[in-house]
Amino acid sequence: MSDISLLREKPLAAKKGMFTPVRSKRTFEEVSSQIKRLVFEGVLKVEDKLPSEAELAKQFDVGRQTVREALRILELSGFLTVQKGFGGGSVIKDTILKKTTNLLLDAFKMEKITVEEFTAARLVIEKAILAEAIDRADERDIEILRQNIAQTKEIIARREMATDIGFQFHSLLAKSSKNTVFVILEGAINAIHRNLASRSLPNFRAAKKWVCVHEEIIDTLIKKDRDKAFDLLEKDILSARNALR
Amino acid sequence: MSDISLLREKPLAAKKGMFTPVRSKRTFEEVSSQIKRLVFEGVLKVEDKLPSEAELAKQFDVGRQTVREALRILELSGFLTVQKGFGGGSVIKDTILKKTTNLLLDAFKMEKITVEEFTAARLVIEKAILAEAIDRADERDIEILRQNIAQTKEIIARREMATDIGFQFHSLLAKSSKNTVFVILEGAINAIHRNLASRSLPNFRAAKKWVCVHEEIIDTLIKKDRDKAFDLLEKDILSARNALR
DNA sequence: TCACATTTGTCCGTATGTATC
DNA sequence: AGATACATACGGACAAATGTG
Repeated sequence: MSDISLLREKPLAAKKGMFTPVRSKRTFEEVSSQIKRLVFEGVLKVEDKLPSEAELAKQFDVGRQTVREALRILELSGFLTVQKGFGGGSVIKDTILKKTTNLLLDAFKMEKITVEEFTAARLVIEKAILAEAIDRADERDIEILRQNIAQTKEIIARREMATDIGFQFHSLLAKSSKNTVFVILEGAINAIHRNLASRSLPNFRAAKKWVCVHEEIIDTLIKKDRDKAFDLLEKDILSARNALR
Repeated sequence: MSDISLLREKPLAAKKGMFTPVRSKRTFEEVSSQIKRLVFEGVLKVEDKLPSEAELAKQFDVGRQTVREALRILELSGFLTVQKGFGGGSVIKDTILKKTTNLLLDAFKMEKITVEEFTAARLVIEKAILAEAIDRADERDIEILRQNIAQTKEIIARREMATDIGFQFHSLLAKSSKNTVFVILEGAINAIHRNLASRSLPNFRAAKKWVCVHEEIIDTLIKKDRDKAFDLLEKDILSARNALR
């Protein structure tokens, strides 16, 4: 019996994760990785303009199709945007977080989520955000939140729909928490909520109510009154739940 | 002075959100959305095989390059994988969460997210999951969690790495909460954690510790001892954080 | 208002590599 | 080992969009 057969009986490779996959990168992946790396290394900065597709193809010594597939990847990943026409082309951007919430929303769409499940998760996450915001919100955050309330009141006074700006309030709250992960999670929750709410009719009387609740939440934020803040938020979220049914 | 010039002075379009963006979808976006929609509607299921690129091009009445760019998008979004060679082609998958974490890792690389932020979010979500699990876990869930502990102990006894099965424990907890939203959120958190942890060396002594903590968590789950459960979970997550630094 | 240049968007034909039968 | 079916990749061409003179 040879050593090889012994190895086959009890291969050393049995432990998971010993070897890294060697699947040869496709050309367009190589191109996108190289551009990505330049962004990470700071060689390419936001608002920098990439050469045209034809020029990139020349420099990478690949076909234009390959360059385009690489650009699609970078575009979807949030590293750049593409505009056509004169003076158009690829411009480096930093919209990775935005694209992340889009993907997260897709993940939610794949599952059948009930309003109750959604509300339970929303309560937990937004309460956590509020708790962090109470600790970390500065004057600027408060000012921006107040502007949101003022705009909302104007819109309601004109008897127009204020749903969008109502959603925005919660996003601003998330930003006040100064935690990027919370911002992303709130973005996903917000997107689901918009999705669910798009089926039900907007309600002026409800809008007048929640704008007051939002205003009170800002007060508790300044006074750092945790318990009152949680009560108000719960009230807000639960009435939103009722509107969804 | 005409009405038009008056409109220019104070355009009605000043109000935010009055108009929806009309940016005409590019053809490959239209193709990818259509395939996406079929997945959401359940017409296309996981492991279903799509026609070849040439056939898709024929059916959509577009060029092959357009189909390819659509496939790149769907591939990166986690809706399908592509294999070359005989019998190859596009196969529907559900790896959206995995792809989401790839993007989140890019955000980490861009230094938008710190380990502290990640841990803060993880604490909130997993505590909420644990709270729900205490209320909702049935005998079957407990049994599966116990099997996880037993397997982990076996692996440690063989002096092999138990990282994977350790992560699995938290996923099982999420499933016990019976809330799909929590399962998805935990999936995202878990995948990020795996990726972050893959850079640091596995630690046998640490593994022996956390398996005990996990076991104790199951006990508190049965006894419905909330406070003790939260303490244990916090211990577990904070030591995981320390391992990441 | 009208041509013009630039760049992306799209299609076609062809060739090569690759994995299975 | 050879045939087959598929993705991968290249090059050329034209259409569409967009800013400039």
